[in-house]
Amino acid sequence: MLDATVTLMVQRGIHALNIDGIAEHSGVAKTTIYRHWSSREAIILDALSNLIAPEIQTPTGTPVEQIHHLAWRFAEKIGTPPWSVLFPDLIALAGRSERMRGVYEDFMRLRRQPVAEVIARAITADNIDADADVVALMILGAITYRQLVLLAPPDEGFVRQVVSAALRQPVPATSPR
Amino acid sequence: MLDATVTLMVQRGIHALNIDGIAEHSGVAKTTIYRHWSSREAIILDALSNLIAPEIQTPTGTPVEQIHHLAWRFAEKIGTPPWSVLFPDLIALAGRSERMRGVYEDFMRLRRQPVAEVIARAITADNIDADADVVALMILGAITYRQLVLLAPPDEGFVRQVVSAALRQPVPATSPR
DNA sequence: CAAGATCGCTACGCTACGGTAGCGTAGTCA
DNA sequence: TGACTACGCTACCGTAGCGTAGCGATCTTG
Repeated sequence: MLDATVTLMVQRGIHALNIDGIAEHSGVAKTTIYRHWSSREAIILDALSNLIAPEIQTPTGTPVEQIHHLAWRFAEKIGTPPWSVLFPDLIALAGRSERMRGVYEDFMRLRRQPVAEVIARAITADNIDADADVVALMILGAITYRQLVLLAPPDEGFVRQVVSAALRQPVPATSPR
Repeated sequence: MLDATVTLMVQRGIHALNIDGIAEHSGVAKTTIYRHWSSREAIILDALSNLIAPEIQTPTGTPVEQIHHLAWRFAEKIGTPPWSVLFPDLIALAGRSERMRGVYEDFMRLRRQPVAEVIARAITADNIDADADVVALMILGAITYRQLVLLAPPDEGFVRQVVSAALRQPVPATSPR
């Protein structure tokens, strides 16, 4: 049922998701759904919560390579289904529902934190004259803006360009790791 | 009626806007609304179109000051009502409706273009070693990210920091203009 | 084998909402 | 004064969708 919920959220959008659809799509009676979740919002939150798990593996290589790796993972995450579709919906819902905002902030924080930490380490290690928070926002912001506003697909070359520009380093010739 | 439409879009969200609400809030009969617009979507698009007008006045001062000025105007625009509320809704709707995407892209393009042009001029004028498009995305992206993801109110100091960092210039001590 | 839990199914009740019909009324303009 | 236009109002139609009741079947567990 949770799988069907995710599938339909992606296909039709979160606000257009209906219980009858989940029942039909998962081959389960509507009453059974209500025996497991108390309301429509409950099953939506449950389905979303199963998607926000953090990436466990931390990248290796030079600090800049690590930043690029994490930034590219972020770009891929928000640029491919299911998140490429759920992300915009969730942005809108976060402004109206307290619980949705919780899920949204969890998801974004779990992606931002590793990037911010690696950036902070890279800046002190390489003695770069920049503010770590501002650099993190510029990198993640440019990627997010490209996805949400320019509606362009994820592009590793672009990520590399942004990371290098934000860190004031030359763009590497080859793809790291 | 269009004023009431905007008011209710902000109060309840675009997807929760209903014609009876517009009628009640504007003191007009529902039938009258349908005598002017053919459908719910039509009046929504009309109301939104009245809000996307470009800013006419172009800023003065040094190139960097101009960039800061335009970037700050952008931050204010997406950070204060009505756009602080409509912006997230529109992001979600743009993925589902062709016409909504049109309005959304118009709005964003009218804000991005002046910034991008001034940045390009500033980079050639001051001989800065950077890619104009990447710089524009970093500045606008950081501002947008801060608004949409961090859910933080617009902050002129932050804008100044980002503009300076993206252009690899020291942060000015006082507010320009 | 018996009891309990779980599920499917049909049929509802209820509300909200988009959009329309039809009629009466108040202004406007020549 | 007579035609025209625009509006208000009530009453609809049709549909979608949430959540529930009740019954029978199946499966599990002791």
